[in-house]
Amino acid sequence: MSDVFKALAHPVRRQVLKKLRDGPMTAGDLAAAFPVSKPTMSGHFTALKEAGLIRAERHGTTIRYRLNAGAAEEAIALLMGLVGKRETDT
Amino acid sequence: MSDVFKALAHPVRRQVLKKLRDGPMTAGDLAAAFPVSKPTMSGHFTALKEAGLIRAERHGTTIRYRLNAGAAEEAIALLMGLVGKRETDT
DNA sequence: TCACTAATTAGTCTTGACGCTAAATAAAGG
DNA sequence: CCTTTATTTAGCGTCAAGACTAATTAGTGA
Repeated sequence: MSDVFKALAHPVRRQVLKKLRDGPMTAGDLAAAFPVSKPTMSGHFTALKEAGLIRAERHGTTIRYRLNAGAAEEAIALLMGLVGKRETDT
Repeated sequence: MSDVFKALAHPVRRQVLKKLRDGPMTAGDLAAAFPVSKPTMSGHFTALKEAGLIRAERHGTTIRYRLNAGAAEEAIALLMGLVGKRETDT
């Protein structure tokens, strides 16, 4: 779970997730949308992938990334559990 | 907001938040609950404090930390916005 | 003031994050 | 097979995270 929060801790990676809400995008198209080099973006994709936040599919020479909302939902659940009011045992 | 996720990315800091669900605790009592040195814990408290996840009050020589759920709720909201289904503009 | 306890700051070390350029890999097409 | 395009891997530099011990500050009370 640390990996998920670590992945979310970088603004570029959060923006990538935001872009993927509307549907899958190729690595190239995603990279073109940010002011950093492709290798740097590739590293961000790896971080997101290892956190389970995105999934990759190869289509010919391009790789398409898609959002995996499940991982984020787990993080939300954990967060709610962390700070949510504890049930009083009455 | 990066600070919040960065703070949440460390297991010890998440455990600190968990402990604080049941009420405020002193820095010393919190530190005693984890297998790292007090200075290291002090650093974790600083990270959590700067992320807005906890608040500190001095009581004599001791410092009492209390959970600030608001910051976590903002993170939850952001996360839901990040990966939540976009409204179709029909 | 001096001593005692609580907590942080200072200093150091090691490791990992993040950016870049250059090189390597994978797939497609001539 | 060679070229072109898409993407990742390798290598490097810099800076911050995270751990420790030792020293410092803050507050209490004899």
